[in-house]
Amino acid sequence: MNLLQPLHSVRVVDAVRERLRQAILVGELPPGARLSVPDLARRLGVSRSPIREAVLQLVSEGLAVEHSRRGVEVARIDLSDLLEIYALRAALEGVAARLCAESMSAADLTALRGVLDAQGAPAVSRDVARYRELDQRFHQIIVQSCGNLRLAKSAEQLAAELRLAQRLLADSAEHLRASHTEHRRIVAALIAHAPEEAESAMRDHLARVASAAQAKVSAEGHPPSGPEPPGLSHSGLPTTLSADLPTGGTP
Amino acid sequence: MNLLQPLHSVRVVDAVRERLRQAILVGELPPGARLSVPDLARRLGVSRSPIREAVLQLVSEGLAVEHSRRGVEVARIDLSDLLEIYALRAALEGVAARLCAESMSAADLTALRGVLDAQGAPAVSRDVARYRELDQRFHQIIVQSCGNLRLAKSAEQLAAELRLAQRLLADSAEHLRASHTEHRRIVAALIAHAPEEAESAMRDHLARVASAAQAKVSAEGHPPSGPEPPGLSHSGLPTTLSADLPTGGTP
DNA sequence: TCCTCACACTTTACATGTAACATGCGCTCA
DNA sequence: TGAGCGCATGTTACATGTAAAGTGTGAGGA
Repeated sequence: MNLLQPLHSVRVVDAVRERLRQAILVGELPPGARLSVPDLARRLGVSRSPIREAVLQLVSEGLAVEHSRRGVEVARIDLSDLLEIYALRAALEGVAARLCAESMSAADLTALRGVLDAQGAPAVSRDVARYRELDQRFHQIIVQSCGNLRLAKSAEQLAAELRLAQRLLADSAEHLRASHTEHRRIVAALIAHAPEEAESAMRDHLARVASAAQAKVSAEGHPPSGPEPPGLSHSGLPTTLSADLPTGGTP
Repeated sequence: MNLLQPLHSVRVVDAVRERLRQAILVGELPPGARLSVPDLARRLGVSRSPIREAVLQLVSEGLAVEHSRRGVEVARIDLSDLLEIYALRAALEGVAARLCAESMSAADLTALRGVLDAQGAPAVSRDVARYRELDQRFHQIIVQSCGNLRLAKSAEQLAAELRLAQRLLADSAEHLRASHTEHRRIVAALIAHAPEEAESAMRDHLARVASAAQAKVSAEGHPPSGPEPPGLSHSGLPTTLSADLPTGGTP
C-alpha cells in the first residue's frame, strides 16, 4: 500500500462528528437526547468550537434538529417522517437500480450477490439485527455503484436517518422473508441488465417495506414518542460517551 | 395582520447566510471565488464566528466546497456535475409530479398554470433570464405541492446548485420552445390526475434539458473552467458585497 | 535564466470570554 | 391551595485570542 498519499491531519471536528454519529446510530444518544455543546465539550475533552461545528453538521445531515436558541437534540423520527423518507428512497434508489442495471461492475455485482446470499440465514432464523445490517449493506452497494455520487450521498443519509426509527420498522418473519425475496428479484434484474425491471423491483420493495412499517405501527398503536414537548429539559441523558478524543488537550 | 406571532429575533448567522447565498446566486461571488472568513467578517462588519458558521452551511447545501485547512470557495459546477444533478432531479421531481397528480390543491394548480402561461411570452421572444426565472418557479411549485418536505428541500437545493452552471445550460430558441411544450405536457397530466403520465413527462423533460446542455457544451467546446487548481490563491475577487448587516455592531 | 529556500503574510482551526436568553424551581401573595 | 414572580442555573450566539499550517514572494546560488 502506498504510504505517501497526501496526509491531512485529522481535524478534531471530524473526529467529534464521527464519534457523535456513531453514538446516535447505536442508540447511546437516543432520539430526543439533548446535544449540549458545553456538556459534550467537557465529556470529550475538547473546546466548544469543534463540538458546535460537529453538532451543526449532524443537523444538516438530518440526524439532529436545531431549535433556535434552545439547542439541538437527536432527531425523533415518527411515522410520517418514515413514510417521507421511504418515498424519497424509492425515488433515489429506484433510479440507482436502473443505472446499475445498465452498467454495474462485475466486482460490485459479486459483492451484492454475496450479501444477498448471506441474508438467507438471518431471514429464516429471524435474526433481525443481522438481517438489517446486511440489508443496509445491500442498498449501500447499489447506490454506490450507480455512478452518481450525489445520489449515493443522499441515499445514505436517508438510510442513516431511518436507523433512528428502528422501533417503527416491521420485523416479522414474513416481512424478512418477503424482503429477501424482493432483494432476489432486484439482483435478478441487475444481472439481466433490465433497467425497467430493476427500478420497479426496487420501488416496489421500498414501498412494501414502508407499508409494512405503517401496518406494524397502526397495529401496535405506538405512542407518539417519549415525554418530549415541554421545552428541552436540562436532563443530560447518558453520562458515558467514553473518555476523550485522540488529540487530548486540556491545558 | 397579526402582530402577535411568536417572535424569533434574527440571528446574525441567518442574515449572513442569506446574504452570501444571494451573492453567490446572482454571480457577485462567482464559482471559484474564495470565501475567506476574516475577509467576509471585515466586509460585513460582524465577527468571524457567524461568518464561519454561515459559510459551512453553504458548503452543506452544495453551493460551496471546503478544502480542509485551505478554506472554502464557491462551487464550480462542471458538465459531469450538471448531469449528476439532472439525473437526481429527474428522480426526485418525477416522483413529485406523480404525487402532485394524485392530490394537488386547486390553488397550487392555478398558480402553476399561471406560471405556465407567463412562460409563453419569454419563450417566443427568447428572454432567457425571464424564462429561467419562471422555470424555477414552475419546478418549485411542483416540489412544494407534493407533500414531501424532505423531497422539496432536496430538489430546491439541487436547483440552486444548477444556478451556478448557467453558462452550461442550453438557451436556444428551440430549447425554450421545447421546454415550454414539455411544461404544458406536465401540467396536462397533473390536470388529468394521471400520475404515470406526470412522472414520465417530468422525467423526459429533465432528461432532455440535460442532454441539451450536454450538446451545447460539446458543440461550444467549453473550457474546463478558469485558472483554478494552483492552490487557492489569495485573490479576493469582488470588493463590494455591500456595507454591513442589519445588526451593526463593531464595538 | 531558472531553481531553491527562507521569510512575511494570511488564514484556518481550536480555545476561551461574555452578554443575552431560556428554563425550572422555590417563594410570595392572594 | 394555586397562580405568578423572581432568582439561580445553564446554554446559545457572538466576539476575540492564538498556535500552526498554507501560500506567495524575493533573494541567493547554480
